[in-house]
Amino acid sequence: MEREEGRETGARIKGAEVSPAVIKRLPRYFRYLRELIRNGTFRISSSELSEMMNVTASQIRQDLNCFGGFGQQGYGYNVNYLYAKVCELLGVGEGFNAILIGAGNLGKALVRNPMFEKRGVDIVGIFDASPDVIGTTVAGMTVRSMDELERFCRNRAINIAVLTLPKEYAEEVSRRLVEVGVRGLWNFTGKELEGICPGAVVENVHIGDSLMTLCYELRRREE
Amino acid sequence: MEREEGRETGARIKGAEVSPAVIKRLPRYFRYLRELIRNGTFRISSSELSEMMNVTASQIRQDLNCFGGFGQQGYGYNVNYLYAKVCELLGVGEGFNAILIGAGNLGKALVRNPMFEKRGVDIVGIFDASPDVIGTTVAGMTVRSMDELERFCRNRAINIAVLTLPKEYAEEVSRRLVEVGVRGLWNFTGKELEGICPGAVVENVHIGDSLMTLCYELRRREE
DNA sequence: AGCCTATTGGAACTATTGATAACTTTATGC
DNA sequence: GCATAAAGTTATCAATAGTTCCAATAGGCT
Repeated sequence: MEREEGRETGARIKGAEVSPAVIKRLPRYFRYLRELIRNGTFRISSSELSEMMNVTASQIRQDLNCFGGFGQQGYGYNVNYLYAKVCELLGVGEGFNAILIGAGNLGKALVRNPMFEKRGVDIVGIFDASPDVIGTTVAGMTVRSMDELERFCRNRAINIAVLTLPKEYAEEVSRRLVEVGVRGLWNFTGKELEGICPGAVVENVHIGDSLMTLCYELRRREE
Repeated sequence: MEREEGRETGARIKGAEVSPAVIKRLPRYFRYLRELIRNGTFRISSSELSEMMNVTASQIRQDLNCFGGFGQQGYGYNVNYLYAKVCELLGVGEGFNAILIGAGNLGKALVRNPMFEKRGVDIVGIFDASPDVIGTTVAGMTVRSMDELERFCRNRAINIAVLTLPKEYAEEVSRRLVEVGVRGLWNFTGKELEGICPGAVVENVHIGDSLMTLCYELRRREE
């Protein structure tokens, strides 16, 4: 009954590139698997999961197979094992360290959100440029001055910077971050950073875009 | 030189469905056009815009043509006119009214964000269930009790509800909202709402998913 | 005025990617 | 051990992205 290790055969091992569409879906699998574990489900088939998630069973099987065979024919998927594998893929438990740049409303809301904890990312420092904010405490951490940025990052291995600063400073600060070894930029500023920091991984978030597609849909309906 | 109105001939008028991929790109056009206007650019060609946005010129022309001919041969696009048209498509200036449900960290950060103003959506009310929060002032508005929800929504035309409440209550509250005529749900709760509210437009936001794809990329690089 | 040039509109086509369905293989459980 | 269930795998279909081409048309130049 227990799922054995060491049998991965999927595309990843064969060296094939996994399509971005599949990668975008991984966090969703992660969320649903968490839920299943909380409910005490040990075992699930692709068709059961497909019904829960409102996607086709083939897609689930194909997605998971991009990374290796995580299931067992005739049995289904062991939820705990699959969850562990998805976590591994998504770097949960890698112990990524992150810092926040810009302790404004959005920045503060983000660090206080349980999201980071759930995903195994540790916020280890908060920085801001405003003298009014420097020295205050947010989520149990003292907000540091931007002058300390380089020293701080050189002392610890910082993997990710969460950019919630005004877009005017985004470029300059990003350069500084990449300079001291930060490889991942989670970019809320709206500034386009991909060209600027070669080698760094940039993930842009435009929350407003999602609001606009909602508005588009609403407008379309009312016609 | 001034662009004349009243010449639309595109697919929308012909009744063809515009693909979701195109719609998802519209907010990006909106952002870039805003930027161009701020810079005082009056006129732009598809090839110039394509260079700025890192997409092909054909795609831009094709995308815009889904909704009608917004440009002029031999001239390019009048930035102001194009911006106006994109705004129209996205419902900017329709005067959509929104309420916020859940004045936690995320909710407060959202209402204080200039995003709504920029996109022509008015936040006209804030609601929360916690007695500690009810009565306090956020972004110049007094937080209302959930008991007032129905009365408030019936008195004003509320188009959108921003859901930043705990996921356990998301379903019940959504039902109530749809009941009193709210048609758009901007859903940050993580709860799946599509099946629950037939007729309503649901736009889900999972900020954490974006963090995870960043982590995926980071992990992949370090191999 | 009239020609030259730039640039969209639009169609048609190709290539690529993504999603679904169909089929094959293998473990499980009686 | 055999029937069944369900993953793994391949093939097919659909959607999207991107290209090419040409006609139409506006703007600028002489």
